Amino acid sequence: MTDTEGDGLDLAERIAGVLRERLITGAAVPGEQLSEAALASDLEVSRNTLREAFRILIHEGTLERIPNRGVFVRVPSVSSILDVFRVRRVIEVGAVREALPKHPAIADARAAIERAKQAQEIPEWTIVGTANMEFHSALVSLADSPRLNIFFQNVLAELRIAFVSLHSAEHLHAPFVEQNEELTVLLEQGRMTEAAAELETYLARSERLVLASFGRMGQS
Amino acid sequence: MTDTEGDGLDLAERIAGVLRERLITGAAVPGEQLSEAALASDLEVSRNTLREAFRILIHEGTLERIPNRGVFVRVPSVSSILDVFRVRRVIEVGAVREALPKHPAIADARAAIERAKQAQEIPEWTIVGTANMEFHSALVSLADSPRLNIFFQNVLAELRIAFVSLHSAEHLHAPFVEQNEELTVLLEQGRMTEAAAELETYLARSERLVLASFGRMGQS
DNA sequence: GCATATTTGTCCGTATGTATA
DNA sequence: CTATACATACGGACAAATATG
Repeated sequence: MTDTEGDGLDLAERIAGVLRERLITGAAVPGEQLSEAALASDLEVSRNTLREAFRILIHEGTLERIPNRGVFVRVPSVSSILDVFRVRRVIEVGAVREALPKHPAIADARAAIERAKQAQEIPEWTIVGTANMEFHSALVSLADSPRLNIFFQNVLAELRIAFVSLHSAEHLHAPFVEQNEELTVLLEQGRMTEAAAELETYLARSERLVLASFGRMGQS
Repeated sequence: MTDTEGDGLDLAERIAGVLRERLITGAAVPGEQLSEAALASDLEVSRNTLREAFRILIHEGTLERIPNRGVFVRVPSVSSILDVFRVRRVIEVGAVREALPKHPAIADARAAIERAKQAQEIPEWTIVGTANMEFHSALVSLADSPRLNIFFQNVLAELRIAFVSLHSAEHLHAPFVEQNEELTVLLEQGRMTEAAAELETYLARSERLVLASFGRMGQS
């Protein structure tokens, strides 16, 4: 279940994992060009395999290719953020609304919440952010669809890059841990319709906050 | 808007387009291995670029890589079909339920329906199939989310491969043209909740039919 | 069970075109 | 406008894994 080290994956996928890590830790910033030659020698792989890794991340949405110019870390725009939240609304709310009571994913959501609360007290905001994303991934897995799960994970990764460039995880995550807690209680009680409604308001508020932070600093 | 000829796309993406075409026309059958050397010389590209094209199709879900063995046309399984329909239920129904009245995509849906009805009279079942998929893509675009659109297209492509291997497009599509017509009328009248309900029953019936056809022939 | 042929995985060198200083 | 840097694409090479006789 790890992803930076070698298993049955080939080199390109492992390299893609390394790049993913660099993106969410902020080691690579939006707009930055990823030069083939430089990165290849840095990561000690050939340019060919690096290009294959690029293909993976490009289709995941975290990198962008400009023809004959190279690949760049995708810079989040207002419209892309709006899009990500539209996706979240359809998928997360849909998954919650149709969720079965006592679904195992509810326990995963609970576990993620507890991790978030613990990290909040240290405080370790990167971990809070990770736990929060795992919480929402758990919500999606209520739909029991592997395809939805991986797609959703890609979309969330995009949002995370935007968070990094806002470098204000605390401000963005803190207000929501409590609300997610309430949502989880509703799930545990099998009150799915109410949970779906709660999630809707969560997403609306979160979207507003992200857009506000976004507009406050970097433009585009 | 074409996709087999060259635009601003690079070679690997164009090759991916060619392979996509081969897959939905049945020129490549599920389970078949796509040999790097053979395909590269056939398509007159280098093995490296072919491998990049593979990455794209693998991520789209139509091809599958088995480490150190090569890439194969993904063979649809019962669980993958179930998954595809779970995805469709969440996304299509979600998009329809929240759709705005008079949304431009409704006209697209109408146009696709008319194309399907025309092709049905020729009869040209491949075109009926294409029009049907465009109809459902139009439903998804009611959500105004580019990311949902392309994801959904990939998922539908998978289903289409399953259809090809069932080589019974007539039997699978014909009963539904009329039902989609009714659905479109509801959309045009702004009765989104009823349309969403209609779509739910459509998907349930379609899923049953596909699974039945599937179980009747090829195993796995 | 073994030796051999085939194929993937990965790398390198290089030619060509495109964008930028 | 020339020069330079870089992405794009190709072909060949070789080790390692896999399939075949």
